[in-house]
Amino acid sequence: MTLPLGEAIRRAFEQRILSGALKPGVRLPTEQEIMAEFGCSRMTVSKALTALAGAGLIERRKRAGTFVARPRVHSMVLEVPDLAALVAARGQTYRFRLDRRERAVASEGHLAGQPVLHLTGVHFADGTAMAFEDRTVSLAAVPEIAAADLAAEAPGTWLLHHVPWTEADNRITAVATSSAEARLLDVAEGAPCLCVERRTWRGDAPVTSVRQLFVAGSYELLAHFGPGGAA
Amino acid sequence: MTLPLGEAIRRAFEQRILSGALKPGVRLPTEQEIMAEFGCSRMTVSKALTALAGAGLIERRKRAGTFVARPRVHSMVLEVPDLAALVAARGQTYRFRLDRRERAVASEGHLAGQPVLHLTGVHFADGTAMAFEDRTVSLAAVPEIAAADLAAEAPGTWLLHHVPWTEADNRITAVATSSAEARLLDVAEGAPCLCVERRTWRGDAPVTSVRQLFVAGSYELLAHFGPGGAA
DNA sequence: TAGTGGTCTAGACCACATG
DNA sequence: ATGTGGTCTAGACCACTAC
Repeated sequence: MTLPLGEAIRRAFEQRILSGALKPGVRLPTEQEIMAEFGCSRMTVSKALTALAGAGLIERRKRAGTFVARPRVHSMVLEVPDLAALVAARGQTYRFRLDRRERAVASEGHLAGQPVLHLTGVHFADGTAMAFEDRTVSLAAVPEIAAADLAAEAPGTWLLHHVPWTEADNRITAVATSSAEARLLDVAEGAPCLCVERRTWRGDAPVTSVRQLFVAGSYELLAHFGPGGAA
Repeated sequence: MTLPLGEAIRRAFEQRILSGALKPGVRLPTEQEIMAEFGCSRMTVSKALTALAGAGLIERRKRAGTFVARPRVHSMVLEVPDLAALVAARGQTYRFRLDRRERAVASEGHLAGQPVLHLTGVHFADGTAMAFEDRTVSLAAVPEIAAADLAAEAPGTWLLHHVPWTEADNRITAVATSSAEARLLDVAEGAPCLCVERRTWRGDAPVTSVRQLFVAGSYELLAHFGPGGAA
């Protein structure tokens, strides 16, 4: 297996950094020097370093050179499964019960001022309440949802299949259930829940915002960092 | 603001895809055709398309051509901040109290069978308990930690500064505090907490495993997906 | 087997921040 | 002022695979 030269250069410096041979803040050789070391053209070196910079391993500064990045915040890859698929993969039966569905004009949040569809419901796994969901969908961005059968397919699943979003942010917290939420989820009031709040956009246009409350123990989020992660 | 040509090409196709002008599965022009459209060299086109492929917007297949990628995988970038830095950034005073520090041989988990340092302690922000931490560090992988002053610097922060890891996985759940944990965190027993369990490796060698319990409201995890993902 | 993407070269000019 | 990275060119050969 003969590795492409650019990839070989990328891996060589990745290795030197991860092994500690090149420590944070240390300056790497100039592109000219790397050209000489590997006997290749500058373009090849540049592509390799660009890839490392994109991965956050190095930092390139004009006139100053290229430096090993300081370890700051580690970015991990968070897996966000579709609930229906997740439950099915566990061998359980998934169901979503739609409790409310009404048109409105959003008064706050990133959808403020837009005509929206406001939806609430509960996700069930084998008949047991697993999560409560409160969602707002922009009718301007997703007019087709007005005609969708959201009893047959949960709003999140429907959106996933019909609306490719391009940007999203998530806030993950732990909360105690309110009495109303506890009733819907069939747990004691104040029981701990994992709370995921997500807002999504398509380009600059807000698409949907959702707050999901997962009963503790019924759900976990998994994140990973490593060689398999960025691939 | 005159955009670099390659970046202009990248944005042009990003726009065409996000706007729906180019739908999933549709074939893009060949590199030769794009060269002609933008009046540039093939290298420039290739770099732009490589960037789009890296972002998952397109898929390139030899002999067949370049295609708009199918519906997006649900994976986001999770920011994992250093606690000390996070608290400092809020303008609060950070402190870590080390409660236990003892050598042992791990009996279970990914460090099983190895000599380890077992550490427990509490993170404080402005004197208020914020998180409880239970950590196991491999002495085989990190012998230097035996001599570290972990009262001055929290184990997580020390490890972040001294040991580059190459792989990590995280499990994020919501739990109710046990009575012992509640006492340490100065909250009511059963109070909801965000629980982060993380295992890290350097290459194939396990480095550390940690379980952190965050008092609800004192901490949140943020994840993001989008064009500015690495930011 | 022909056309596609994958990779590489040996130059070049430029903007820019630093010494 | 100088050397650095940022970008681009006009070729080239190769590997692969769908036709």
